[in-house]
Amino acid sequence: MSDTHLSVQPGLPGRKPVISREDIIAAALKLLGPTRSVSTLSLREVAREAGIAPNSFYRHFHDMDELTVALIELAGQSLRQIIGEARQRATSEQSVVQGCTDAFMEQLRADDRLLHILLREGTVGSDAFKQAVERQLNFFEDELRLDLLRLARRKKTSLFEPALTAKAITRLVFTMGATALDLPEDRHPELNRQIVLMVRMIIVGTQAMGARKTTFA
Amino acid sequence: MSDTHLSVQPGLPGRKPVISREDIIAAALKLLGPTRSVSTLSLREVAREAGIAPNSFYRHFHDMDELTVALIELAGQSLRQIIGEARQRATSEQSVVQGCTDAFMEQLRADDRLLHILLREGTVGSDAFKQAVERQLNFFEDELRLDLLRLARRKKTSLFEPALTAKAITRLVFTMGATALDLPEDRHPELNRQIVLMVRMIIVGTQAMGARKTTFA
DNA sequence: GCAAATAAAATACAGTTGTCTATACACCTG
DNA sequence: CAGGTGTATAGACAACTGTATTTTATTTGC
Repeated sequence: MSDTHLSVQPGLPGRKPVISREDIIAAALKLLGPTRSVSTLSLREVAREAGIAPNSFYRHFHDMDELTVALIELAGQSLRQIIGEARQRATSEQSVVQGCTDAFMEQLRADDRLLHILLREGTVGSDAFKQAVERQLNFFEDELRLDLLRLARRKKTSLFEPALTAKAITRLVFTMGATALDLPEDRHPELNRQIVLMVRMIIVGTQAMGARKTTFA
Repeated sequence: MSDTHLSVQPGLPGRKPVISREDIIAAALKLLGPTRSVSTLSLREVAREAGIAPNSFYRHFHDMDELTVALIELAGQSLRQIIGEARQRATSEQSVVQGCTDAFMEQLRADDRLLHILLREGTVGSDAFKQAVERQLNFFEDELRLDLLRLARRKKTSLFEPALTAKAITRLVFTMGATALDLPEDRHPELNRQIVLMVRMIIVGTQAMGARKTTFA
């Protein structure tokens, strides 16, 4: 599916596209910001920013919704990749969680826009948006779950419902990250400390609940 | 400030208002739903729903933004009141947290719209919206913090940074609540269970971190 | 009853939006 | 070179938006 970007197919007649799907995505990204969400972008505005006629937009995306979903997936993928790299670097260090959290916040500061998308469009907009965001978040949760299991095996501790723990951490970090995007630079360290401590609370809690085998349901 | 609703001033000449500020708020609420956020409402649409001319809107609100802030505050207030009642009922029961969480989810199911506002407009829209939502969330956090302190005193346990704990719980519950709004009815019990367990993780964690006095910074 | 005051509505305007239709452009193959 | 093909643009349309100006309605105090 979605093989729209076949730019240099050899024997293809017709005029060459002057603009690519990625160019439109880039144009949309340029328009986003702390007070502009994808849902407030208009087709014409994106086309204007990309330097094409409004109608040319339809050659690349059927809808603005399709653009939005593409943006969501792009945001999820690039963010996961960055955090993945941080994870590999962090395996030898003290805390995997600390490393990932720092990487997350770091990326958050480096490029708001991708993160904005993931954090915002999940709560507003059509069901398709929400499902797309949910899918990306599930990826994060799954990778974090495996990390937690590795961590528990290494530290010889048990975990209470690893999947649920991963979900709690992911959602909490994302939510707190969203609030960080609207904060001045100088308050970021304080927020970073808060997030790390929150995550620690959850981990300490899940370990304690995993140790004593009482039912918590 | 904002003494706009002085309806029955005795000796005031002029035509009586046929519609009140509250009527407009009610009309806006009627338009909201799982796929409509306040930011997508237009002035004309609200006026149409309220049965007034577009321009008459300005008699009651200077802006759509002003309406939105009013909606945010209304949502926060009514929700806090409901949870406050649940809190008083829950003091004699087993778990205060369980009671509040249940009340939260119950209210969430009873009237989506108020909650939707608080959950959504905080992540999209102008800084004024975010500040308004933040203010409401801080109220929740503060009340929860006091609850946690009461709980700790009663159970003779200590807490690690009660304010931070309250913040973590509040944000997590709100975020999870947001996802619940887009879920079919039959999956609500499962999600309810997840939320309660997440909150328990945090509480167990903060208690453990409060008990052993090692530095977690 | 009349003037003043206030509220609501009517009308209008310029701007933007999504999308339709038709047209011009660039490119490859023969 | 012509012919076809896919791409991009031009122009236009109706619908909608926020708001300015003007007009009408309704109530009060004199």
